[in-house]
Amino acid sequence: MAAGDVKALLQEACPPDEARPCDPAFGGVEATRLFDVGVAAYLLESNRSSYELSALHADYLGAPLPEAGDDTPLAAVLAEAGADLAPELEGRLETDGSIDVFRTIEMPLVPVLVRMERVGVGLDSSVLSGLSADAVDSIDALRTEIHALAGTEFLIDSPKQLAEVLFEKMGLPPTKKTKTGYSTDASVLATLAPMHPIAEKIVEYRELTKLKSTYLDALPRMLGEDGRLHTSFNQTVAATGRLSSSNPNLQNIPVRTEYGRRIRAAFVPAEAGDVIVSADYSQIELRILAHLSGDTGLIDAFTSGMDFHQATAARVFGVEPGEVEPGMRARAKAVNFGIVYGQSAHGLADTLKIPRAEAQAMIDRYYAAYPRVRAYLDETVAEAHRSGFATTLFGRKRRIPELVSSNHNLRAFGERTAMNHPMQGTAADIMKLAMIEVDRRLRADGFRARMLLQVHDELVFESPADEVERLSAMASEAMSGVVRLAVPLGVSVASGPNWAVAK
DNA sequence: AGGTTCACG
DNA sequence: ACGTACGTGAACCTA
Repeated sequence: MAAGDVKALLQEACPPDEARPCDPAFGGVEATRLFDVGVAAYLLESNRSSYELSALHADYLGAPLPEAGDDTPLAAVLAEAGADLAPELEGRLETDGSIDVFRTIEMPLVPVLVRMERVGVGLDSSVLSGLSADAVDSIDALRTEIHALAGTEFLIDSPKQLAEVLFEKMGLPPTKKTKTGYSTDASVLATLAPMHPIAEKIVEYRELTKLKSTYLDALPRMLGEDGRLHTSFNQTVAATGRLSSSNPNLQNIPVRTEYGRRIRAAFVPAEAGDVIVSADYSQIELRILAHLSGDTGLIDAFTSGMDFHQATAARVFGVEPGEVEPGMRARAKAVNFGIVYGQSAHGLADTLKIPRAEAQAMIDRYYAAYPRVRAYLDETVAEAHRSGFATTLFGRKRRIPELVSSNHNLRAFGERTAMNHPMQGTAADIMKLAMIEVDRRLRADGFRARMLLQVHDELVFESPADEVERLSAMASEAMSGVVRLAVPLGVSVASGPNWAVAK
């Protein structure tokens, strides 16, 4: 079956109440016979802005999509376009070295995503409406306080008006500029906080209005006829190979603040007695770095079973693991993040609010502790300059045209991309393979549990309570068993009555 | 439509 | 001298 959007086609062909008979894995279309031309083009050029059939037809066949008319219905045009594009794209995938990722990861994943989207996730709207009512009062009070502190009434939601009040009327010092004026983002407000009480109030106001409009009020409006939330998992958006989620985005549900976790608590199982189960990979990107670089220090840090950031702090600051203080661990953690993002002294200094030279010193000590990491990253960047792309462990490519830019900043961005892609992209590959295997076992082993969500390094399920132990063991085993790296793939599983507790 | 901000990994 | 940490999606304001 060749089509521009195989997932949408399967969705339509398999209405929710007929899950079994037309299920692609049960006598329907074999995953190996699926050919989504959009996904094929995505593997060839993950930076494209459009994977629409008309654009692909023009670009890969050198001719515009034929017009539909009286004797050629639109369906016939689309079917023929898919049939014409498939062999062309298949040949290109083979030449490109991307055919294995297509056949073993992306196409088998399609029916898995169809099932997850169709199942949806339960939402307790009463939890959200209660929070929303509270939020209204808090927001009103904060607005009044902010206006009083400013000595004027203005639209706090308008960055332009806010900047005018803070930096012109009140005379506070601007610390950062945007394309259009002075920035009022969270880092700027953090700088202002010691100088004036208004900064903290604005931060609070921002948090509450953000959570209210994006989640509390929006999510209940998006419930389906079955009373559940059905996201779309997009397979051709993120250039690294990650999925994205939209309408609604269920990959950015709050969790970092106490108030945010109350929102997450509204995600519940459909049936009383069922529980939410969450399984996540721990530090998967850094484990991938340990494997790809072969650095023995990094490998030891993961095989020792010690807290990873603590182990890094001990090595970077040259102390015994038991003598690592919380501040040291926090800094080591920031450097670990920096490594995954393509490192730069400036970025690290900005994040840790320390002088650049100090940040550079920490990076130097990091590389001294893990010398093969520097060698690996240097080689990765050099190879990307030679070939024009970066590759994951499973062969997923990302073209990086910025590497040949004459603009220094763009080129530096390309180099960070080259360093980041193998880590973020390999993690995406591993997670996709895990989803395929978990889905297979859920059905083959007669589980009643269902896979609901993927959040990059986490899978969320709902399960009958008496099946939780078996599901936890299966998910953990399937996820950690996807591939054998130089370090074990750590998976932690938790369960509870809602998504906030199941963490 | 584009910019800013902020939610997540 | 230069100046950004990687990847997304949604809400809001402004033009």
